[in-house]
Amino acid sequence: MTATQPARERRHRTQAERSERTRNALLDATVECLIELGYARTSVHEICARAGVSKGAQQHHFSTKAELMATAVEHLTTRIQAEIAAAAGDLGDPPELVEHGVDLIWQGFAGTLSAAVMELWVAARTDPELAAAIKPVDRALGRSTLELFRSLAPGVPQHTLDTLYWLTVNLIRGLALDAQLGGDASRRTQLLNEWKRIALAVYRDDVAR
Amino acid sequence: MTATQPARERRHRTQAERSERTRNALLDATVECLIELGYARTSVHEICARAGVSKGAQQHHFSTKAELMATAVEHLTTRIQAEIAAAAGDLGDPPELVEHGVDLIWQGFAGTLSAAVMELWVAARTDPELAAAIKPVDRALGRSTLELFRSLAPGVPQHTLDTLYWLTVNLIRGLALDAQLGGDASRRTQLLNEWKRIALAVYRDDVAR
DNA sequence: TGGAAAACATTCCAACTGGCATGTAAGTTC
DNA sequence: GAACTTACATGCCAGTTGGAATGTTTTCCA
Repeated sequence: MTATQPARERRHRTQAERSERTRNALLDATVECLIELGYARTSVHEICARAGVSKGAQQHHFSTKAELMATAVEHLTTRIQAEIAAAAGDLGDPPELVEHGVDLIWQGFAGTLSAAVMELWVAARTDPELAAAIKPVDRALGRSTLELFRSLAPGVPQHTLDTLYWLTVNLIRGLALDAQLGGDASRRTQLLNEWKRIALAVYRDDVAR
Repeated sequence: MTATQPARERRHRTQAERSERTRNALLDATVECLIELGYARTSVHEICARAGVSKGAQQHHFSTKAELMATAVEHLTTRIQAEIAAAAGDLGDPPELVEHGVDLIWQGFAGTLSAAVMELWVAARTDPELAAAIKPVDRALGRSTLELFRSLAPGVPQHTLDTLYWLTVNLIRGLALDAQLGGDASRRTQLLNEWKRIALAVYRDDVAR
């Protein structure tokens, strides 16, 4: 704010920056733990260790583990959203558009980060507090991605796009589960190709009508 | 074996019967815990309490928690298989066949028991031992259900049936996740109806060719 | 420049976890 | 009916868990 910023940059200085840095470290570590260890084996102790943060610091920012997890959901969703936005170049026109679109959804909803989402999601089933935190955030992710598709493929009829989008998202989430368990990758690719073929046919049929 | 079986039936008697009874009680309690509490909150203590079985008894039958879980997978799959088989009446002919087929898969792969499967599945992602136990069992369930469909709809070309089956299974698994988190049920039904429509079109197209 | 407050570090604790050791009862075999 | 095996019960332990109390440093503002 003031013009008298000392030039020495060693160490972060302002409180806000200090704060955000450890917050991010904690949230990143949480996501990392979820991916590597799963929800059940993730302890605040481990999170603190990975973040290089003391237990007191964690407590200062997130008084309870539930609060940490709830915040991690937002953090995670933001990262996924950024990932999708970054990967979404030009989708091209109808022939390839479908293929690229499906691939994009695969990247976003079956990528590394999605494992963490699955963990939180399943945990939320029996944890109302966590569920309350996840629901709106997840809805927002779904909607914003759909919005992205609408802007990238303005020519596609809305109903067609919506239907194909949500079908693809759910199909891919199912396939992601299979992938996480180490199912046959080639069979999955083959299945995804079949789906692309079908989706394209649906699109053409809807447009021709 | 011998003819001198005492008539008094109070209490189960033979060792094998005694054994199986507590084993089943433990396995059922495990599944119940997974559904109600989730994997993370499920403790052997709680399982024993629900099964009305002492800790020692549990240890006698399943020396470790991992072993109990691994066995629960088989138990669970058997129950699901039975559920599907019981619900699978006559699927009818091509117009309704697709609809009934999708509904059947929904019942089997998104029903109450499937919540337990999800829990174990997600847990298995970061637990090689559990994964090793689940993989073959789950594959067997998928195959046997597909086999059931083949027998119920002998007229459908194999490739068509296979593709539609696996797409449906994965789609429904994705939708089941959404359902567990308390997503909008009507939107889910609508999406499923769209899929039925599409699947029927695919079928007709494949047959006509 | 001095002191309040925010950020962070250390230490501790009560509760709970899974697993095991030891003890008792029921069933099986000869 | 005695020796033996299997099924179950009880109590304990070492390790972890999440959370809180207390102490120290860093930044901020008047």
